Amino acid sequence: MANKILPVKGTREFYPEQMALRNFIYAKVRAAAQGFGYQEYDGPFIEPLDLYAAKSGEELVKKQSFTFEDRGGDFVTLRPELTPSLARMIAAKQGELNFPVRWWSFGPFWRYEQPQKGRSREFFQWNVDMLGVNSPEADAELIAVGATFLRSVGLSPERALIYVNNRRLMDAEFDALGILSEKRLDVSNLVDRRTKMEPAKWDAYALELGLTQSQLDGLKDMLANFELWQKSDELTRLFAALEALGVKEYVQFDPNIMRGLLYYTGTVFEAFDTSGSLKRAIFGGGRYDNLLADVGGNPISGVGFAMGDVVIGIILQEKGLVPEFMPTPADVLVTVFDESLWMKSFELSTQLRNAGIAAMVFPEPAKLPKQFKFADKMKIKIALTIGPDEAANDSVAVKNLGTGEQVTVKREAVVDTVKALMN
RNA sequence: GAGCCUGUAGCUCAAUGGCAGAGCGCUACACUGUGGCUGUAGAUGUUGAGGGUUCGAGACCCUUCAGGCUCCCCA
Repeated sequence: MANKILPVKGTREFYPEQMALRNFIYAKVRAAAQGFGYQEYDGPFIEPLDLYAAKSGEELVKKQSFTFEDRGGDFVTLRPELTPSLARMIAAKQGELNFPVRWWSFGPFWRYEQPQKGRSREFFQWNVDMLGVNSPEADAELIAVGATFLRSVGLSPERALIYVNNRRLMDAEFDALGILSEKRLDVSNLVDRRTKMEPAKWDAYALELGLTQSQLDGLKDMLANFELWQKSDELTRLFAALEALGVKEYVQFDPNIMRGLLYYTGTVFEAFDTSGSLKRAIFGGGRYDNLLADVGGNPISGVGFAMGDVVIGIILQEKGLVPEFMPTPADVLVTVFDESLWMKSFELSTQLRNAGIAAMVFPEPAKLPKQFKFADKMKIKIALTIGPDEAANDSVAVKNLGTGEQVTVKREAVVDTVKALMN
């Protein structure tokens, strides 16, 4: 135990098995986004603190970001989110981009939070955004990208759902209840906390915020009304589009979904695992109308969502939806019979690689049982051996480790034999 | 930033304040041209770290680190 230096709190080390999961998630988000024609992009990993100070709340900048002074005296921060960078990138090329812009990204982010299940300080996040179109149909497309991802990893609508609400609808309802605009933030917060508080305490908290009893009753009626969406033209169009996009079974209206973000102005949505132990959102997003103005661009409406890799990774593992881990990408193991035949094995491996077959040579002339055991543990399905007999005949012993069958073939037939076994 | 719980072999976990253990895994051999199955034998370790109480601490106390559960927050 010479090395006692531990990883930084809240970071994860990606051993090959964890790396395989990360790459699995990456492959699935990539396929989902690109299937809808989205382009991959990325921003810087460190940004000026001011980029976030402009738009984000005090909580983020002062308490939940990795911020430091660089050697030149500038305050920089490890990016806690991508949207401000996206807004700046869009604003900078506003005149030359071909709108609507459909972009996606998957990269690392940092937030100085208390690590616990489903939350680390260093994580990967999938971001998908469409800018330049303001319509419920565009909102539906983003939700469809998310739903397509859920479907592609085997999370059926019985296991995961996307709950949808609309800020404008809620504002209209708040108006009808006579809840003033300066109380909206408090009331949104109140709605957000409803599932976390006991009903009696929640009622008391509502009255504490200055709601009248009749407003509270009205609010509760509203939050229990799952047909409320029919009053919203936007949501009616949204659900029609979701049906045509083939993902309607994943989506439900829920008036309790608010989302903490201040910049959402229309549709908001959040995906949850409905069958597991983890109560955290899988992904969430919505429509924002005013983001670009803050970084010097002309106002452009956008819609997007983000998904962290931590929660979805736990869910996929708990449900057994992660493909079997393959310890090595090698298709075959070439054994080394003894020292005199070592170079024969190297030559054979080169022949295989030239034919597009991933081949690993055992690193030393060890006992054959040891070499086969190694192949077994590495889950390699094919083992090739050149012993004295094979060397004399210019042939190779090809063993199928799945069935135990072994054949001896001429060197020139090895590639075809191996390829046949791989299928 | 606050509260509570946990930390023992590679893994999962035992051990009234009294010799640190089991299962799985690992290594070797049975088996000197072939893995899985079986049998036999073997190795595990600064009990997260540091300090204290005690004749004696894995256990009790303090500090610290890490993880988990909440609050907060979730951009």
